[in-house]
Amino acid sequence: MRCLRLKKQKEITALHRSGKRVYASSLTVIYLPSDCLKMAVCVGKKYGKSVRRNRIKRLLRAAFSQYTDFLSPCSVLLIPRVSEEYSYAVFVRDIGKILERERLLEHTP
RNA sequence: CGAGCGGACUACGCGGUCGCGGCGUGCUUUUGCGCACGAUGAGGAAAGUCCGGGCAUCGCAGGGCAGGACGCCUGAUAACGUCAGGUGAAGGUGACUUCAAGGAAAGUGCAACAGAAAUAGACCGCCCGUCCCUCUUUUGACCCUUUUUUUCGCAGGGGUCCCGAAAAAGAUUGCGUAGCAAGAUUUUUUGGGAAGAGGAGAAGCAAUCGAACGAAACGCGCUCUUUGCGUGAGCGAAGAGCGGAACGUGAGAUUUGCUUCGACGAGGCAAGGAUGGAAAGGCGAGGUAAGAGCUCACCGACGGGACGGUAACGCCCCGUGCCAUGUAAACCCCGUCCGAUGCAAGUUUGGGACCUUUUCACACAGGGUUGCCCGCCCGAGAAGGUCCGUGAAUAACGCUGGAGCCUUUCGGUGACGGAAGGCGUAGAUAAAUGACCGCGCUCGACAGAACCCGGCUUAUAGGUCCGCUCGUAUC
RNA sequence: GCGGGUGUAGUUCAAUGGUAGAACACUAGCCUUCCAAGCUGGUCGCGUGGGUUCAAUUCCCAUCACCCGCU
Repeated sequence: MRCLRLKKQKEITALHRSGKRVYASSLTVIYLPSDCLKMAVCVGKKYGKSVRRNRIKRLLRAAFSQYTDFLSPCSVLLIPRVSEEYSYAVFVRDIGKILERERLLEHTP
């Protein structure tokens, strides 16, 4: 991915502590302005076995990559909600809705 | 055609656009960051982490104890608790399946309840002997031998007189044709060697009285039927019918009616006794006072020998003091094996300066080596603190070419091994396979590598192939 | 990834291979004018599946769920 991965424990705890949380029906987004664009996905053991967790992570990354070219530099953490079914279209729609509402997009796609 | 058994394989496919991981080549760039192209990128279980090994480190690779694992035989393998072939046992009509399958006369422990009794005995019982009182009936008296017997037993065997019964012979007598009846006596066979009733006494059942407790009818009593227990008098349970208006349980006491039992023996036996998972081999016959592998036949168990097999074991013959329950997935014994820690192992970049405490270079003491002991090693470090520096849960290596995979062929029943040829086949580190479109169908299960292999176990929608068994029908 | 541990009543726990127990909770009755407290009684069971054994919560194996440690 072109955007940098958010890796350090320090950065993630800082994000949790002082980032802004935005909620949608399918997921939660935490973001904080920074020098370059970084993102991370948070999928713990409560979401199911490893096959199910990997599928959630793939869907979230694919959905987020639709907007990477238009985003202003900031750190983003994506946390999905626990549910029975996950779909790519719902993730794309909700992420777009949130980013538009928080005016993070530099120009509309 | 139906029902089933065993084995092997597969795990949606094809095409297009965008995107992800590492790799190679090229371009750019001081490096880094990038760009383009190319090929490549999750499994049969990647899972559980239940075993075994490689690999790495630890002054392990010396001994003993402790601890752990395994347990029919032979083989395969780097090794195994795995696999293959066989043996035995159990199950199934069969194909076939399952089995931690050494030792219970080395020792210790445990076996509830039930049952007379639970690893050992004699409660009931069967038999024998001795001994109280009264009465009734009754034929008893001797000799030889230790020959019999596994044992216990006064108890074995033989003979004479006596008594009873049966059979045969038969002098003689009566009636008399035949024949029938009686019958002294003789011979042979067999039996007999005491039996029974009552009393005293003991134990119990029912009725009666009754302290105390409960109770107002779904209760109580009586009769009948069925059934259970007891040797019995009797006591319960269930059902049906009837009864009158009051009782039921009951420590204890007295009388009446009824039932059963002779007592004893440091006697014999273990056949029978509703139990139990298991009752001192099973069953039948002989034998005995009663009994018993006491004897015999068959079956089983154990021991010995011959034969077959590498062996487990099989099969045949002979013998027997039948000496003895189950449990070792209870302790344990015997045999075999095991050093510990796990890639978060470990190696490198990567440290420097100072202070304090402690041990030691003979010994003691200290540290390490496996939980413990002995033994061995360490011989200058070990522990703690402060300051400087620093990217530090970081970076690189370990990291994927390995007991590797495929094909052919040879050896072997097989697991497997040998040879030849070919292939290059994920390597991430907040951790890569997704989204959309089109076509096809049976509409797609379980599920995601994290050092690597060999196994086991568990999860799994379907589909394909091979071999085999049983049943039915037809030929 | 590696190494350990635990599953018993609604809850917290106990147990020698032989009928599974205690406390609290729940519930019915008594007591009280009523409630609480107290007294008397009752209900609720060994994570799952196999095996060893006459008999398994206990012993063995597998499996499921949960917890802890290593950094």
